[in-house]
Amino acid sequence: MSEFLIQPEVYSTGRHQSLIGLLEDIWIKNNDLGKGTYYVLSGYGNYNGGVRFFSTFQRHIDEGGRVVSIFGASTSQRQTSKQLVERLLECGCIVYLVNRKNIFHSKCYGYASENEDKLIVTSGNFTSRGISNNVEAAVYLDTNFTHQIKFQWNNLETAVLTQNWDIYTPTLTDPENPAWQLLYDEHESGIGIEESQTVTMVMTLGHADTVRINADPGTKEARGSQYFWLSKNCYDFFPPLTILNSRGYKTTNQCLINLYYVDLKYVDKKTRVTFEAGNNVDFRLGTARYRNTKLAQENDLMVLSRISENNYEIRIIRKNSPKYNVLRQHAVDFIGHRGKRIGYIQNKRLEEILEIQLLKKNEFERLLSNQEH
DNA sequence: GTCACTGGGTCG
DNA sequence: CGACCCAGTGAC
Repeated sequence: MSEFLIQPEVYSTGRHQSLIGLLEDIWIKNNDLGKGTYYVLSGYGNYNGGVRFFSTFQRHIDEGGRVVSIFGASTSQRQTSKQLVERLLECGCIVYLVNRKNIFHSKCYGYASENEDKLIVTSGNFTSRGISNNVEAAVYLDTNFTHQIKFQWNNLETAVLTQNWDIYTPTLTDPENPAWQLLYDEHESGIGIEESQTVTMVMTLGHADTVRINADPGTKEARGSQYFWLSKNCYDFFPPLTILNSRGYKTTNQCLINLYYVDLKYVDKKTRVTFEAGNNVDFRLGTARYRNTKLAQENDLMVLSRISENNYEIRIIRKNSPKYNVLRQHAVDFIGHRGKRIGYIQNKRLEEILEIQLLKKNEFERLLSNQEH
């Protein structure tokens, strides 16, 4: 069924609330994995924009399918990242880069097989924000509709690729290919994040989040890893999840962040964020330092502030804290089936509510180096 | 010991 | 069956 939406959860005529939902529908829930072609046309692209789909792309291609992607790229603007393109190529995707800023600005996604042409036309780029939390519109046109208007993906593909544009095709075996110069490095220091991304995640904690925190050392309850389980909606709250699991066979996408435990006055420089892409799509934040500390109980609030690209502060707001109620109101989204709540709040507003000062980026760096000694 | 992984469970 | 929930094992 064709449908229209404006994300996130602004307006929708169908079942989906965001672009990522539509994409999951046509790609992941596709019964014909291995048949036909997946299409990505986007002006911009970054790693976390694709992280939900890499393993699907890989399987699709391994089983004989195609994935064709076309991105805008430029030496002067950060449009599409090296990390994304590398990963797509590793999966076997075909990647074209159109080198002319402001020209390749369309965002279309889709699926085509012998008798199908599914098309999503949207304002959302293939980026972590574009697919989920930016305010973007999207129309999904099913095969009935596209065939009514005589749309065919292979015609579009041919049309685009035969334009007199500056089109590059990077390959993994050719790092000297000028195509790579059109891509930016997401890990490059100093890229920083926009003001709008300096936000704080506020989440209520559930049983699984706190058992190990309240367990005594050596007991059965203390075994295993200490995590906070987050919602899948947080692709754009973390740095690119470019680290793949080294052992095991189920794909996980991870990144490491610096996490300052305010309650413990300790910075963990190897805090792992894991997206269990090939398992149960869990999103986990490793919070090992809280183990056995009894610093948090069920229904307490976890407050995780993004200070800069890789630097975060975490604090627990206990249920009996005077600030608890006002903060909890910001955890507006219900997730899971145990009444867990999650939401985001601007860092400035958090500082006002808690009457605190979050660390500035340079203060955080100083803390890091002080802890070296 | 620790924690990256595993692989179920559960409910709407 | 999707998306959090949960309880470990065994590699390191």
